[in-house]
Amino acid sequence: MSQRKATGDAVGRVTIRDVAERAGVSVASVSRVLSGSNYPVSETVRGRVMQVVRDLDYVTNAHARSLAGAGTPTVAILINNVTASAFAHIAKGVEGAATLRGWLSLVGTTGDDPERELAMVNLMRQQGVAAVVLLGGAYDHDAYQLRMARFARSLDTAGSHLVLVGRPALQGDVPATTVDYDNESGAYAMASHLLSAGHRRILVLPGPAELSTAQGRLGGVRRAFAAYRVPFDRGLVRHGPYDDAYGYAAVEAALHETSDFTAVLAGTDIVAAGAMQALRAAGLRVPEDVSITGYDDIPLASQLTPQLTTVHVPYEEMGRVALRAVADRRRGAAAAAGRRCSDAEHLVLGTHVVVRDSVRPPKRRR
Amino acid sequence: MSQRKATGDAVGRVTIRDVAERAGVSVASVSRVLSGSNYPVSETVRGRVMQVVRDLDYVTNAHARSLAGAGTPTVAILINNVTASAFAHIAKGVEGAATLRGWLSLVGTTGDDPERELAMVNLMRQQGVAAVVLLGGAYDHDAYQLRMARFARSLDTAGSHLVLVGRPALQGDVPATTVDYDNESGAYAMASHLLSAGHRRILVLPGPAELSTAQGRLGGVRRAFAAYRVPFDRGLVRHGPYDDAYGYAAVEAALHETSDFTAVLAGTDIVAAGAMQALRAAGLRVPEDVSITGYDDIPLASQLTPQLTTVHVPYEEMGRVALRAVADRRRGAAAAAGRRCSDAEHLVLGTHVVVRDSVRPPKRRR
DNA sequence: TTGAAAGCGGTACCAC
DNA sequence: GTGGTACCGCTTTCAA
Repeated sequence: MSQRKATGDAVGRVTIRDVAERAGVSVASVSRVLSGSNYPVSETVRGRVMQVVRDLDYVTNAHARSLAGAGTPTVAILINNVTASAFAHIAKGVEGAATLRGWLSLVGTTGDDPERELAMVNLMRQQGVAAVVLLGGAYDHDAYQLRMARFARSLDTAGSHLVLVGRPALQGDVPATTVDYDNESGAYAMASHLLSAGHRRILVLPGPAELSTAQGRLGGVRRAFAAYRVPFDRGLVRHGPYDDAYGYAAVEAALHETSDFTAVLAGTDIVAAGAMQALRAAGLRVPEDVSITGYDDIPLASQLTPQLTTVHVPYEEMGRVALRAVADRRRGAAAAAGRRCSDAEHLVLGTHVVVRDSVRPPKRRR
Repeated sequence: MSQRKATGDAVGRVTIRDVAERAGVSVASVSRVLSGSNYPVSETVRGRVMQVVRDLDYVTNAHARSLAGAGTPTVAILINNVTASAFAHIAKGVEGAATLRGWLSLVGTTGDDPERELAMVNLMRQQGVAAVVLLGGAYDHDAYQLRMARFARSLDTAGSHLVLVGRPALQGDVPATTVDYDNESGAYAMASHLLSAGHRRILVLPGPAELSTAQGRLGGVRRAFAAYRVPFDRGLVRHGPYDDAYGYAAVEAALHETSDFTAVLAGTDIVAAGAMQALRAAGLRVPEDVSITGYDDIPLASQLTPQLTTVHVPYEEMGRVALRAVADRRRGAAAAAGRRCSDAEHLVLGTHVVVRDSVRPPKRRR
């Protein structure tokens, strides 16, 4: 009679020992039956154990299991904001791929706060996760590189691994995997689409000036202008946060100063939605009077009227790829024992323009 | 010289023993310093330990900690689909409130699959979570009640707790907490808004016929019709899944049969978005020709043009409330030891109509 | 104030 | 095939 049982009232979780006792077998046998070990166990014993497990509604304690070195591999996903559609899709991709392999996934949010990000990374390290996946654009300063390098090494020595999705890759030989999409090319293609439709005066809303994503997109746009030998007017570029208020305000302000643009190239679909509203509020029609394009191709893009011509980014796929990379390297590591496989890895997925209804050639200027 | 250290190549995670050894103190002291125990420790020892911790970039192993009975409380959030805006907001609420208290949160997705839901609940039970939060509408059959009751009891005996958010409450004395919003009243108010604007022929798109959420919303609508003494035409009700394709198809079909309606009351904002597109595709203007309303008040509602008049549901707040309920009951349980506090709890939050631009009085019929 | 040692719940090696 | 038992890394009495 164990103390635990005697105490009684303390809703004593049922343990493997309880199961063993009740089934009249050893703890080892119960473990063998339940841990899926391919170790031989007689049908009699197996049956008896399973019966008791059902009776007692027993589940093994994951912590004990992990401690003993047989835990379920876990990925941690760190997001700024769960409610951002693009990030949610990446998370879905990671989660789906993880579940498929029987992995567990933890999601944590950082609210864009470096403090919390650090705390979260450490928290995940405590959990002994196989990898930490960091989502979303970042400000690519030296500080960022330093910070991420530190995360990477720290996770690496702890036997974990850092994965950056949709973030600037790390320079130098830092043990991290980056999964990215061809951000700049997407913007190039989108701008080209507008330029080849005849637009010359394009209001560009890239996003936050410091954000890597926005910089890449702006870069792509400029490259397209250069390719088309169209002078690029920096006066038609307005920066701001990735939300609809920014799109709205930027268009409103631009209209106030001049209406000398025939198209709006927004940094994200959400910004485009805001821009569209401002245009309408000013009595302009889309796309008859002004064309408009987005970026991301989140569901919103096809829910707007007119449906938004935008750049498709394979967010969910990126999540899947990220997880696959982690899983592969893990198997590799298991095989290669001490020797470490190529540490820095950089995967880039393609983007493409999705033509819908928000772009028309500009009206002939009288 | 411990075996681990000798082995070397196996990227031996640094343990509390390593820290103790290197700091020249006992394991117990290190634990006391790090676990935030208010147990007295000399400044000398504390300083030495902290230094080594920094040097070695040590973090405690959460599994070992949990096993020893001092783990971080964790909530598990189970969602059908992370990318559904409403659910994401609930999750955000739970997550935020959890982090605020220093709790950890796990997010799992079930993809609407009962099998996976069961697997997930068990998985979470293995993790020893303090509570499992199940999000989103469900089909309120007997089978559902049975299933949930089983979950509830199973979690309860394991020292955990079931929380249902936005789902039908459980009948009988089942140990579960339900956090809900006044779904039916929201629909009642929304329909009343339309009716008082003069609409009489309203196309109603409640959602999936079997889903509790849809049933509640339809119920509210019918009650409003009754209150206004307007005969309710069941022929103007079309069921379907909660997506924009359903909204589109339903409106398209309805227009095909008759254009004898002046407003569309959609079961969710997303359905409304689809409906709006179908209306436009048919050459109808919103709201001049046809009014339209949504439900949920997700960001999409205010991104559409015209901005959608809809029912605000305090999703994020629900998440926060859910977590608070769990935390409270946990403290209560700790105090009350064996005695269990009121087991079934049902919290209901209010909803209200948000008037925007998608409703106008119907055009005078000639 | 500090240290030694007994668990926490499993897993897996070693005997039988 | 089956059972005994030494860990896994940490917390927490209990003694010193």
